[in-house]
Amino acid sequence: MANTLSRDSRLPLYYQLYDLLRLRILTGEYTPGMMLPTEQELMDSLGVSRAVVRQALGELVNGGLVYRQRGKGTFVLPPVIDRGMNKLTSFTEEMHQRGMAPETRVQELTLEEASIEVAEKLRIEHGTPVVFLQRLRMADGAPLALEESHLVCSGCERFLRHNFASEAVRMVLRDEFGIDVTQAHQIVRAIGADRRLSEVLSMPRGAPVLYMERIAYTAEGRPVEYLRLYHRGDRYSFSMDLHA
Amino acid sequence: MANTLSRDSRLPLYYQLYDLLRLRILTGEYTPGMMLPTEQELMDSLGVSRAVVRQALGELVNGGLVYRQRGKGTFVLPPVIDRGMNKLTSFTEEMHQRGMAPETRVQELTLEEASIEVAEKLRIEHGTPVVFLQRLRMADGAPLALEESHLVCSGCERFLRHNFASEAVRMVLRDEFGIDVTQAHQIVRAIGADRRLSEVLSMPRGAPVLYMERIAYTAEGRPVEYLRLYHRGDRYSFSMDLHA
DNA sequence: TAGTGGTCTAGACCACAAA
DNA sequence: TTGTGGTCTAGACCACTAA
Repeated sequence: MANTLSRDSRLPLYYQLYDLLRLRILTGEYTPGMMLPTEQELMDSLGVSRAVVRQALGELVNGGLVYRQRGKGTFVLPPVIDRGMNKLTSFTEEMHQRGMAPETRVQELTLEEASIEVAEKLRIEHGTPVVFLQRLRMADGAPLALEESHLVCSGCERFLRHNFASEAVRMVLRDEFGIDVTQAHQIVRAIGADRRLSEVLSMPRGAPVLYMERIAYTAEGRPVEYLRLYHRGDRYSFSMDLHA
Repeated sequence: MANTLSRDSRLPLYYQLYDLLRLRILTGEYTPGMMLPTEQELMDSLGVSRAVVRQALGELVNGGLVYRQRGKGTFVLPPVIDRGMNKLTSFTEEMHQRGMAPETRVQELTLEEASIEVAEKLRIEHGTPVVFLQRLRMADGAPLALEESHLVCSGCERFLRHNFASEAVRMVLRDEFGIDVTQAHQIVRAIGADRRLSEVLSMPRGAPVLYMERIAYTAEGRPVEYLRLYHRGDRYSFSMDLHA
């Protein structure tokens, strides 16, 4: 253990250690199947208490990077697992990861009264004003997905001033409204393109569409967005992780 | 805090406390938005140290049941979130949860040599013997999904003796081979039914199918199953959780 | 200022795996 | 028997929230 931790850093010791170990795994310094230094070794070489070491290792376990075996040690997991799309990422980010060129066209951005369906999903009164945002998502110049978002907020009007061709909803929520979206729940199914979808996405009637219906929540569990996503089946797939 | 923890139990104190608090949330004794007892209160009333209390609360946070705010307290989350299908469950279990009557027909159960594709997914040598299991999944008497599973194992022959119309692959792996499947990674997309699928699933050619390709891993990250799932789009959807 | 959760220390004993 | 991770204690100081 050459590197050391800084006691003056604004980052907690356990987090610095977590970062250190994580880096060594991602760079291949610790390879899959390899045993990490023992807790005792980490304590001695870094001069920290066991709680710090265990908290750092716990984060690695949560992150799916290592696993622990009592009596044996802590071992690096192969990287394949994880990196699924159970993470909330922006469309632009996701496309860049896939090496595609993203582009967004805002079709509609209006204030409207929540329908019964929308109100129910967002757990608000029917008729409450919400923002409706419809966007066409393109990748490499061709339509990829249609996105319809309903947003609950106080001071909705401020939303209308933003340019959602380039801005992410989550960023606006965070920076302008101080609302952090940290979790979401979605339903996934396969449907056939109806007339509207086939036109917007330039695909034949009945062609397979990956449909997702997502509700996004704040850390406190308050719903803030009801989202409907229609992806072209021939151009889009996503991956996810499952656990016992 | 009326209840107490047992120091003789084989269960750790933090786990007993976790169970206790979890129960109170699930039964509605602690309602969403309500503040839990403070860490100090839990320490005093139960006579345990702060580490025990914090580990129990940490499990609740991981489980998505509560959230913590520094300076304020620990609060119960509304239940809606979570309970998605990011969990590995058996078909039978899943159908029961949905209130449908499951039924399974084994179409094929053979020993074969791994194709290049299968070998790559399972990270084994091309040509290694694997078990191939094809099952038709029915719900309420009608076809719901076609399932094709490739299984890596030593002593594959023992697999062929099982009746997979009623037995779950994961249970056989665990009970007969001592292999615990704890995580999986899958790709999801929408496709149109080809001739074979339209026949097996009794649906029109080109009708939307929810396709999933799953690789299941042991706790050590070794692949054990490569699974292809074709679900009728009109009869199946699944839900999942996302996080920041 | 008082009360909350966040981080950290320096110990202890235990259960389990491998030699 | 030795070494590993799992659990637990009894403290301490800090950062943040709300009054």
